[in-house]
Amino acid sequence: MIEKRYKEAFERATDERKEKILEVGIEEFSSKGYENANINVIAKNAGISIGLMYKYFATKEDLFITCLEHGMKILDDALEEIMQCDDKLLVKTERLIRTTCAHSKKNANYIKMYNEITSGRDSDFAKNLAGEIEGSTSRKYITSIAQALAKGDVREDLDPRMFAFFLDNLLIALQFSYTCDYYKERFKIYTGVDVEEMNDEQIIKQLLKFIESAFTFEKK
Amino acid sequence: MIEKRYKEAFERATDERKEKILEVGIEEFSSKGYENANINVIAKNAGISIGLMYKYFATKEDLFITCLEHGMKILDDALEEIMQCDDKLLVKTERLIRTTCAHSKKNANYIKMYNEITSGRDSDFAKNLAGEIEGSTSRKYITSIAQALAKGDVREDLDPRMFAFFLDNLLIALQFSYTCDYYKERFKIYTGVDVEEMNDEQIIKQLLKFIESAFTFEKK
Amino acid sequence: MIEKRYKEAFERATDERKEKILEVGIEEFSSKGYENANINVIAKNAGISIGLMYKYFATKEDLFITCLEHGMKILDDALEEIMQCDDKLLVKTERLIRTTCAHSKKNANYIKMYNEITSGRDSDFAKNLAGEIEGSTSRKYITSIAQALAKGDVREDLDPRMFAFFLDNLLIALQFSYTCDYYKERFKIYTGVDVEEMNDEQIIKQLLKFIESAFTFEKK
Amino acid sequence: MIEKRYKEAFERATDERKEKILEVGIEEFSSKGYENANINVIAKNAGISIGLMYKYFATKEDLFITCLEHGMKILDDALEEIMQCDDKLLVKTERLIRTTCAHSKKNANYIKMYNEITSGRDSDFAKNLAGEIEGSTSRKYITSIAQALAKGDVREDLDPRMFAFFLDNLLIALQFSYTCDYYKERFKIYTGVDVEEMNDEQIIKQLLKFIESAFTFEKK
DNA sequence: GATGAATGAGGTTTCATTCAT
DNA sequence: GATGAATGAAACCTCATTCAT
Repeated sequence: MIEKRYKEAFERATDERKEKILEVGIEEFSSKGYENANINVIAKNAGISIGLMYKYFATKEDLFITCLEHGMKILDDALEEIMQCDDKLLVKTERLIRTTCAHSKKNANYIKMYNEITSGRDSDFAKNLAGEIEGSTSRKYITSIAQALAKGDVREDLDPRMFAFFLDNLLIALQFSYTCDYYKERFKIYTGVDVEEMNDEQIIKQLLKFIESAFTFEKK
Repeated sequence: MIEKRYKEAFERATDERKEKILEVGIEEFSSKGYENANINVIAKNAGISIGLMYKYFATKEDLFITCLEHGMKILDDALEEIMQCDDKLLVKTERLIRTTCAHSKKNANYIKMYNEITSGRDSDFAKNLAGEIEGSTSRKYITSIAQALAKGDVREDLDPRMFAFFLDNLLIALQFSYTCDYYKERFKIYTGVDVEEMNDEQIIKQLLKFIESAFTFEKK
Repeated sequence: MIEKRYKEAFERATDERKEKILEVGIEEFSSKGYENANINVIAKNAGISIGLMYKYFATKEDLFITCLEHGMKILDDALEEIMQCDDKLLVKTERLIRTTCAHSKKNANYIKMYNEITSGRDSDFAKNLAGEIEGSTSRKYITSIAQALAKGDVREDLDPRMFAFFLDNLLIALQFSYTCDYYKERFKIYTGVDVEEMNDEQIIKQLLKFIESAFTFEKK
Repeated sequence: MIEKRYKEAFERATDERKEKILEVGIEEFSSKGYENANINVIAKNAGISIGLMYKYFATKEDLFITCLEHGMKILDDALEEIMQCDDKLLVKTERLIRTTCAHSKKNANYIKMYNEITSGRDSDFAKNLAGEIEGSTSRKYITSIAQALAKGDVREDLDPRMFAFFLDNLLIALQFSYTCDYYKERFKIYTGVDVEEMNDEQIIKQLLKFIESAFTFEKK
């Protein structure tokens, strides 16, 4: 479904090389941002010539997208696992938050790239990316909430799509707070504690509390 | 507290000119992003020479920050008004959401600039900005929640700072969804409706419901 | 007499392959010009590897020359047939013009390549090419005119070499006008009609009239 | 009528600088051809920075066109002078040929650039250029011939536009033979003499004879 | 014979910033 | 205060050619 943004030559490269290029690319893009990232540097750090880089990717943008999708896939796979099981929504949610915390730490660079794309750049580009990236995640959330609604596990008057949206907003903000400099500082300003020194469990507990209430609240 | 990033010459300029420069700058930065914005173009569109521009601002970054703060101030003033009154937290919250929607539409460019700074750029830069921008907002939120907690208007077991954080996360995501291309598309993917065609009241109602529950929920 | 510009390996290739390479090369060179033609693309379109291409031709220039000569040979063969017969000069000339029109349409790409070489490139290169290409044609023209002069078929005071030169100038210009974009437009500007929509006979008639007069004019 | 291809900044430059840039540009383009010409070299030789070069011309192509038009203007002005007078067509023609010879020697580089544009490059580009360049020349020729026709100075059965076309073909070929390496060598092959060592008068005499006959011939 | 992965020099273009006037 | 001409480093991308297999 996602259009590939690499050339066939890239497919033919060894796994080791492919991995190296993406790793180096993600490092460069996530640390410097799209505009300031330098393809020549990526090629050099990946141990290949710039000419070969362009045999693999037609443009800087294509390389960026490919790096991005590589990261997104990893995040999406983790999500897939959580959402597939049969647990109740609140259990799923807890695991979701927990996984989000864990992954954000491990895959900080992917999150940074994701943050990068949400700003700047032209409109059409943004739209295409949003479709590619948010599509599968949103479906999973919406389905889970709709199922819970059918089972009576959540309050009757909630709109599944809208609540899925709010839920993801909270999770995205959490991801950024774990990884992106600006959001990290913001986290500290709000909570008074550096995110790296805070006990994950406390965040998880509070956020879960927040979401749980929203889902199951009943007017007295 | 906020270090000014313009030179004294800028202060001496006429209000009209100051306004024009910031307006044009905000337009350029928000539409093209920081890296792709062109300071020579801003000068030309503002009707001054590039030389004078550098008499006013030492670097591109300084101009950007000054534009940013100009926008932030407007947003902050609106917030100030809402938060100062004596209403209950939930009433405040509703007005907060409502104002956020209205302002996002009117001041889309400020929000875009805000989104721009949360990505890319170097660490120290991000930290300083976060401090400048998030400080006053966060204090208002935290204070309001703490007061509500003292009055017994919200559940006893919530952490005011953490909940203020979650609240702001939801509001920021809403702002971006109203203004930034990527988030606009994401909104559509989640809700099925284009944000520009959706009735604000529905968003407000659902989001308020979400937050209200989180604040006042009580275990049965 | 003409130095070959291909390696021995090319001679050993099958006729089919040789033909394909030259055909594809001529297409690429004539449509993009020498500098913008891409030898890697030619190899791919000819169905061989770039490595093999360099087994056949030492450089891009050699491939170009070989393509060029292939085209020239075809044009030259047609000329040979016309000039060999025993007809009077004016009859020959008419057939020459007629053939030129016909061939220009059929072998547009060869003409384009020919046009390409008359510009740019370095001096020695140009000289060698001119010698290779113009030699046999010029001899045929000059001989024919000299014979006509000896027979009294043309005015006594003409210089055979110079008139051959003028004749060929007119024919070359005609060829270009049938094939090269610039000259095609120029033709339209002069005549008011698109060369592709004009009746060949009209051009032939007028040009023949022009040349006939030049050859046979006698002061009253 | 001709769209300018330089920026306003170029107009504001001193005449000395404008002249220098065009002179150096013409030298570079005519000696190396469009593709191989190097803007950096032109800038350096003109004594300005590359950045300023791009303040004057948006692209390499624009610089090229401007150089080209500068050369064309000089040629056109000379033509204008000749064609405006009231002399008979044959007198005009003689002066035309004579001027062409003289100018070709003096302005060899302009002719080379002109030759350069007649090949390669894309179709639309070629068409626009042809319109700009050939338009005024062709009008002058056609008008002069038509007038001569009306006065009975030339044979009745000639088509003014077509004969103007043939006439210009001969003149263009002559120009190229004086200036472009390939055509120079071709001239030598045809006439047996190096164009630079040949007496202009002989060429002029023969060509005039050729054209005169074509114009005034009458069937016996 | 045949492949095609790999190289890297080199060219066009952009734009933040300076400084003489 | 105000101008805007001038700078030049630096980035993306192309493609002829090589060579190990």
